[in-house]
Amino acid sequence: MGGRQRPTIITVAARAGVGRTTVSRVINGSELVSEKARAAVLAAIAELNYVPNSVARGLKTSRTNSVALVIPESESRLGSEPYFSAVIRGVSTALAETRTQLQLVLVRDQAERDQLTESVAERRVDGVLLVSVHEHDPLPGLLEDMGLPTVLAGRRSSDESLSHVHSDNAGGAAKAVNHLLARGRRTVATISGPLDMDVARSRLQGWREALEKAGHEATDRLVTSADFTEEGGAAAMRSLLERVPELDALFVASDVMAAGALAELRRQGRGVPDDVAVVGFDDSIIARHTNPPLSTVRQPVEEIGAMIAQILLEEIGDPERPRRRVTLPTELVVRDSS
Amino acid sequence: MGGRQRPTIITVAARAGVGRTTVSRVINGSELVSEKARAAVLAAIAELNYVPNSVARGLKTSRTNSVALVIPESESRLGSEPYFSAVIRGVSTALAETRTQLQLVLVRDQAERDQLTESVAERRVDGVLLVSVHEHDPLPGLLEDMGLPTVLAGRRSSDESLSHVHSDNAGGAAKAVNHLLARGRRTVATISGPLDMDVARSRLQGWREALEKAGHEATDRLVTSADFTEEGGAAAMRSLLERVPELDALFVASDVMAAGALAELRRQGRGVPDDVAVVGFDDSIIARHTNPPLSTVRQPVEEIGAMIAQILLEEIGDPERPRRRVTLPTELVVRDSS
DNA sequence: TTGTCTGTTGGGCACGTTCCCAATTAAGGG
DNA sequence: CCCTTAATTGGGAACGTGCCCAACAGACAA
Repeated sequence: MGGRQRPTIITVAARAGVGRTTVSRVINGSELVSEKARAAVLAAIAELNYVPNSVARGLKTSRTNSVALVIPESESRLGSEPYFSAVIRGVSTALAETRTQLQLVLVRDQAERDQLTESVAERRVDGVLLVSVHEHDPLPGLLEDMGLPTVLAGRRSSDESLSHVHSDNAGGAAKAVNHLLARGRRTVATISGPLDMDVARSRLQGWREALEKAGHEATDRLVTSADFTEEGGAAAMRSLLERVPELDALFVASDVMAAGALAELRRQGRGVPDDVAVVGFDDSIIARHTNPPLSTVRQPVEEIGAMIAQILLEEIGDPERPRRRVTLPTELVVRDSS
Repeated sequence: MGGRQRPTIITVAARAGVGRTTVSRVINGSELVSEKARAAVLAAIAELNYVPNSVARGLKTSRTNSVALVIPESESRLGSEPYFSAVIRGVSTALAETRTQLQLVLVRDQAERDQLTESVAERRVDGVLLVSVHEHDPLPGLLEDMGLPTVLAGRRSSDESLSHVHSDNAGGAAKAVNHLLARGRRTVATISGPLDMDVARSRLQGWREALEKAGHEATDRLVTSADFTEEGGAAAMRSLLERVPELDALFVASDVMAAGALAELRRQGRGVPDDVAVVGFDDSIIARHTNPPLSTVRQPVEEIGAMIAQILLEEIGDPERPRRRVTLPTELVVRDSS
C-alpha cells in the first residue's frame, strides 16, 4: 500500500527541466552548476521526495559506505562482557557523523568465520573493524591480503602490522600492583587471561615488571590463566589459593573474572579486602555491584571504539595512508576491595 | 598490492566457455542447465575464485539481504542494560542461517532518527527490527506507511498493528507479587518504568491485578515511576520510602532500577530481605551480583531477538503474510533478596 | 525426410547511478 | 562583428547482475 514507484534521478531531471547529470551534480555538491539549475533541482527533489538509491550508487562507485564490526561471540559473550557493548557505542558514535552504516557480525564458529570472509569478498563493506584478536588468528592477515582496510581494537602481538588502538595494558596492570603494594601487601598473585591474546600477555607483563621493580619476586607460581569468564575466574582462584595459600593481594586481568574470584574467596571464608585485596581490570558495570565493590583499572573502551572507527574511515579514504598505532591511557579506580 | 581486478560473471562465462546467463543459472541453482555446463561453470568459479557482486545483484533484484536493528541509545544505554545485548545475540543467531546481514543502528537523538528514515528510504535494508518502542513513537508508523516490513520487540500498545514479540510482562509481574505475598508480606509497593512504554504499563498492571486478586489494595500511593536507570531506581526508592514508610516488599520493573533501589535501601539502613523483600525483572547479569543477589523475573530475551528476526524474514519473503503477535512466558528466579 | 516437442543456451535489455566528453551558451577582447 | 575562452549542460557508456525471449540442438513420431 502507500507508495507508487520511487522517483529516480531521471524523474527528478524531468521535473526540474534539466538533464540527469545536472541532478547528479547537485546531489554530490559539484560547483559546476548554475544557481538557477540548482534551485530547480532542489525544488524537484523536495516535491518528489526523492532519495538517491545507494545500491545503484554503490555499483558505480564501488563504495558501500558501510563497515563491518566483527565480534567473536565464542570466547567472550556479548552481554556478560560489557566491553563489547562499549566498543559498539564508540564505533557507532564515530560513524554517525559520516553517514557510514555499521554492519555487526557476531562470529560464533569457524563456519560463520568462512561465511564472513566470503561476505567481505562480495565487497559489501568498505572496511573491517576487528575486536578481540588472538595471536594466530588468520582473519587479519586474510583481510590485509585482500587489500581491505582493517583496523583492530587490540593487537595480535607487539609488532602488529595493521593499524590498531589499544589501552596501556601493561601500565594499567602496573598501577594496580603498585597500589596493592602501597597498601602494604606482600604477596600479589594474578589471574591472567588467555595467553594467546596480547591484552592478557601485556597485563601479565605489567604485573611482573611492577613487582620486580619494587624488589619482589614475580614467579610463575603466582600466576594462573583463565578465559575471561566468571567461572574461569573462580576456578583460577581455587587453584591459586591451593598453590599460594599465603597470598594477600590479587590482580585480576578482567572484572568479570574478578567477580568469580571474589565469589570463590567468599566461599573459602577469606575476607576482602582484609585477608585479600583485589583489583580488577576494565571498570565494567559489574565492578560497582560486586560484594565488596571492586577496585579496578578503567580503560577508555568507548574511546577505543570511536578511534578505530575514525582511523578506518581515514584508511578507506586513502588506502596508502601509513598505519597507525594508538595507545590510550588507563586509570586506577579504587573502591572497597583493596 | 594483492589482487588484480575481481572476476565478474563475464570472466567466468568466458573461462567456462558458456554464456553469462548459464553462469547466472548455475549460481542461482536453476534446473535448466546441463550437467556438463554446470560442471564447467563450477570449475571456472573455483579457478577464478569468483564471488558474485551483491551490490549489482541488489540493484537488479531490489533486495539487499540485510535488515536493520534499531536501538534507541538515549533512554536505556546499551551496555548498562544487558537487554539489548541479548536481543542482538538472538537476532544475529537467527540471521546467521540465512546469510542476511545485520545493520546495527544506535539512535541517540532526533537528528539521527531522521537520518535513519532517510537511510531506510534509500532501501539499504529489506526490513527493520525495532526495540524498546514508546507509545507515540512515530517511527513504526512511518515504516509501515513506506511498506517496509517491520517487526517490534515489545509493542506500542495492547492493540499493536505491526508484528511483534514480547514477554508476558503482566504475568511475570503477577508471579513476583504472588511470591512476595506468599512470603507473608503485607505492603507490596512497586517501582514502575516510564508509563509511555507498554512494557512498563503491563508490568504495573500485572502488579495491580495480582494484588487485587489477593484482596489487597493497589493504590497509586504504592507506585512510583522511574526511567529504567540505576539512579532513577534509587530516587524512586527514596520517594517511596518517604511516602510509604511501612512498605515491606517491593516489585521493581527492571533489575537495573532494582540495583539502585537496593543501594538506597542499604543507605537508609533497611535490611533486605528482612525489612524489605525485593524482586526485579529481566534476570540480567547484574541480578546475580547485587548485594544481596536479586530475585527476579526472567524473560527469554535472546529468544525474543531470534523470533523477531525470524518473523521479519518471513514478512520480507511474503509481505502479504498476516501480522503476528507472540507472547513468550516468563519465569520467577528466587535468590536472596526475597 | 519433415515437423513437433522438449530441453538448453545466450544475447539484449534494464536496474539507477556516476563519469567522460562533446556540445551549447555566455562573456570578453580585438 | 567575429573569434577565443570559460562556464554550463546533457547524452552516451559503464558498473555487474537477473530475466525475457528467441534460437538452437537433438529426439522422436509420422
